Amino acid sequence: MIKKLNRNFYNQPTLKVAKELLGKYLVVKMNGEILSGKIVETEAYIGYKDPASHAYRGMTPRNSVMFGDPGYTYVYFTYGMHHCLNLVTEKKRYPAAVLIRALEPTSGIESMKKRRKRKDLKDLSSGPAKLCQALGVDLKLNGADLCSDIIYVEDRGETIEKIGSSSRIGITEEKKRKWRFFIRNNEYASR
DNA sequence: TGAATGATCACG
DNA sequence: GTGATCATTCAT
Repeated sequence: MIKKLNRNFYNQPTLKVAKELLGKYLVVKMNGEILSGKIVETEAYIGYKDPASHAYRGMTPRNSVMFGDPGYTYVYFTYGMHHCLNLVTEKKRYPAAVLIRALEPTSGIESMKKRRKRKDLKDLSSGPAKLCQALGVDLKLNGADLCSDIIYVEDRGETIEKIGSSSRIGITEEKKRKWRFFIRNNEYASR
């Protein structure tokens, strides 16, 4: 049985959401076309005390959606050319989100290949900026409602056997927190 | 290993 | 306004 994740799902402890998102399906509707992929890698960014989080120094125009209600997207632009997609978690005024780091493409694959200018399936969405490019996610989708029909996550009843964890990628100095989660032995994770 | 490439933020 | 930084990717 397939069901769309509701706001209650996102209104839970972020580490739990980050782990439970593995094996779920991210769906984006672009120009009447359905693009989707299985989530195989995530990272958690939690609260004011997480030095790696954009919310560490308080609310700014860019990160304000992280401080809002759960179940919305937080999309940001970085390195002058890349977008990354987060799903906002936990209650209002508590800044937290899960970064979607990698997908296993499942539908809209031809369209993803065209946008990525790559044809190897493992090069389509095996990184946070790659999957945004593949799905056409940009700043126009910042703050989008995950309970809408534009972008959402589906539970297709799959269970994950082995979840791995590690420190987060691209974070200098921060190694203590093992807040990156991935499906073990999955070909489509990053690195 | 380093270049690409520009928004964002802290500072003053 | 300015300068440093950047939750990355790709080619060398």
